[in-house]
Amino acid sequence: MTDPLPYRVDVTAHAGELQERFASLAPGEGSGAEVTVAGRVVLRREMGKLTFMTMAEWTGQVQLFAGAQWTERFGELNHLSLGDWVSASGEVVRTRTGELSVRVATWQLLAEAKRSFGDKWRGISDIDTRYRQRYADMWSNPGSRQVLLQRSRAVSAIRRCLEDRGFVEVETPVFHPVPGGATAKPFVTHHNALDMELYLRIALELHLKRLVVGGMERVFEIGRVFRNEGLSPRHNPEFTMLELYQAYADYHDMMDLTEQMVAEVAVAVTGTTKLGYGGRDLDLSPPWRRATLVELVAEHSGQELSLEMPVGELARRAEGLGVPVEDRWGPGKLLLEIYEKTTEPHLWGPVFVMDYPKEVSPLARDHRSSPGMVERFEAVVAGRELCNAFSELTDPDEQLANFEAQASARAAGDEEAMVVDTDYVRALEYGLPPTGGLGVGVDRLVMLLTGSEAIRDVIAFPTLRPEVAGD
RNA sequence: GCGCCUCUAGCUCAAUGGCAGAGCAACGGACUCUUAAUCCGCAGGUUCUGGGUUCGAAUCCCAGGGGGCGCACCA
Repeated sequence: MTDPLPYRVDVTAHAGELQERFASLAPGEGSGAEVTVAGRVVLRREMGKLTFMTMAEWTGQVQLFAGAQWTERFGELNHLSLGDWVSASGEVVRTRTGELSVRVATWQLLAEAKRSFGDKWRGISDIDTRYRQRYADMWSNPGSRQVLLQRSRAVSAIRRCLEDRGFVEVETPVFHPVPGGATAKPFVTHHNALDMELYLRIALELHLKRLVVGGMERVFEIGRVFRNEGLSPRHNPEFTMLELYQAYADYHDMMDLTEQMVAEVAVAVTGTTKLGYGGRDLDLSPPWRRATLVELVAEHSGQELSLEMPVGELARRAEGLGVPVEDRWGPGKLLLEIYEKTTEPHLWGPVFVMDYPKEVSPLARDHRSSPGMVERFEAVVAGRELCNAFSELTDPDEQLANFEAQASARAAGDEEAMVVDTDYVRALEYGLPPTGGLGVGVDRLVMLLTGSEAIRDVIAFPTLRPEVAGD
């Protein structure tokens, strides 16, 4: 190559805009408008002394129309590879057969594609290659690009929704001396200078509530959390959580906010709140159904259960429903297991499942009228949990007691049980006002809105085993 | 972690125990209005890896690796 590749291009037009602006240009006519476009060559049709190339860029596609008589370095142009980046300048015309084109006078190679994007019609469909070489997948499969674009729109709609309501966005530490805020196995790393183990966060919760103690009455964070668990179509070891906390609010307020926010985000991403997912209809418009966990279990299992029942009775009922039980479980855990095995798989939603046992909710506040329960809900949408929220536990003594109960479960072998976070208890001692908190799995939300069956589709670079060798 | 499925040319796929093939891409050629252009020609292989069975293995068996799905755990 004699000419060095250019460092910049004065692009004066984009495909999408050209298609609109010259929609009424008649076949065989020139517009008189000279433009410079840039993008990738995706198809080439040579016809002797004429060559037609389809060029694709971010906004769409436009045809490049080259001819030996009017295009510089015509022969060289015909040797471009599919995938090469080029810029081309010339008049906007519509060919006799009706395709809007840039009639190429001058052009430049911007970057060479030394690898092929594969079959020009079917592209790259190998699932492994698509996730490992996302850059190739995105070009080859416009749907992949579209989903990632929709993800961006969803996140920005979340920010807009919360900022409109006076929430402040913050960033809290990813490294935690003790993991907290959820029950999950953490990743561990080591800090050399401090010579100590640090954990990658499994939740955002405890730091955000510290900020409420500090006076940030409406606060949120959209951030990556890390859980050391298996991979599946619905689980990636690092994923994105939205958590928000609102002072003076309770879980009813969180339900109102959740259904409004999800509806707003759905409209921003898809234009509507009426979606399909997995072949079934889904209507996200508020209000969503609100029912207690106990009510829903009664609907689906026919069992009227209560935490007031003796543990043995609950365990017998569970076994009667085919739910495996463990001796160390209390009534709260038994009830939750019964719900998860008999009821949750049959829910489609959207539905707010309200009031969970205190035993399984160490950060939530006691229910004001149901003994043994806390004011907590999960929203089930398209058959999956989308979020988890509660009226936050504000009492430091009770929080400490809950932490200690978790710690002894941990000592007894429950690897996912929480650890005592004494600084968090100290923060509560300064006073946490009544606060509603909400956590949303952003990847799951985006899956829902884009109809994606796999979490990997909504993550640009999902976690994979490293490649063994080769390229 | 366990079970089932899968891996063939750059890409998408055939060949089911008997000479490893096609389409697209690449390469050479023809063609002044193409639209996955068309036509002619040419080239392309550690059939994931290593063992085994067999006269003969892409194909059957064993082990390993990658991937997918399901279970378990979770959001």
